[in-house]
Amino acid sequence: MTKQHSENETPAAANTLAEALVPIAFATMAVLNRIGAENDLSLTLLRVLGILRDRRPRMAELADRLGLERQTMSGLIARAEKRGLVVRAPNDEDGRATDVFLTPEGQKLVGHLIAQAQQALAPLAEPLSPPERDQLQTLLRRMLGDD
Amino acid sequence: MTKQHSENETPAAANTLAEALVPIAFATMAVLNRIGAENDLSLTLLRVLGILRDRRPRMAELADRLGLERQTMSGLIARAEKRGLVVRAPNDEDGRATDVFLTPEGQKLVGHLIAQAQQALAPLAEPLSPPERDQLQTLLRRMLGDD
DNA sequence: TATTGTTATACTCTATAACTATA
DNA sequence: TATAGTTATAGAGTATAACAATA
Repeated sequence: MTKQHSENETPAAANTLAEALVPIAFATMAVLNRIGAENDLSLTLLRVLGILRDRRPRMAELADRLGLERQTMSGLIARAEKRGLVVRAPNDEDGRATDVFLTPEGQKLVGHLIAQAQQALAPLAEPLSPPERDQLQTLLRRMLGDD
Repeated sequence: MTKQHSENETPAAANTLAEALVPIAFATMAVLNRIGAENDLSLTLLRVLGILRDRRPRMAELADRLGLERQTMSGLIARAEKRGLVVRAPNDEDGRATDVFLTPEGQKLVGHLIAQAQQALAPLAEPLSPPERDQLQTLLRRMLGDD
């Protein structure tokens, strides 16, 4: 019954980690979504550009990372390419594969997006004191296996 | 340059709270998205059902809460209603307004979804010790203003 | 034969615009 | 006149299915 901490509370209260994590995740997505919309980018394309910031993956690798089908990536990247944000080029080693990477314009855009995201997400942590923010950041990084 | 904590790291490292929060948010969304897909629900509809769990809002209130236009809600709710998950009924006090609420079937589904989400999200916290999880949960709740 | 990627098709999500009904 | 909601329309995102090219 997932009542590990206390016994008297309403079902809607954040008693489990999931119940605290989900609203924060939605709030984070709302911010990213707004930044995306301001730049005419879907959340998915925003994420693609973030991945391409320091990588030159194949189509299939991109699709896997995002949990999408390859045909979906084809459409997504085709639209991004038409807008001049990314380029496709045949892979040197495998004649079947296609690499994707940012254009200079795409790189510039990603830089702006990251700055905007950092600025827009910072207020989320406002209720926390500076040491608490560090603590939170450490815990989140450990969750990611980032240690 | 957002280098508040240390000086020697790659640009991709999680130096700011945002850079730790965003991947966790995407990971959380991926889990919710999978659970939604398994139940033939979009992330948005999943969220709508979660809100309806303990509320009977008007269409406009739902749209505001999700950051969507009212026409978008009309379509979303129309499809959910056709599937027997929710019902629309005229508001008692305002003849223009329409209330939305879960059917018994919708209520049952939401119960399953919440159980699935808790179970599927729990592993995310696996790298943390039990006291660290409590700490994280506390910090996230404080971020939400849930104190 | 298996894998990489694309095209064709269909449905959901979303917004802009135009409309009806009630306040 | 302003607000609540819907319908019409169009574009992006997504998946299933069928296909071409390469391994």
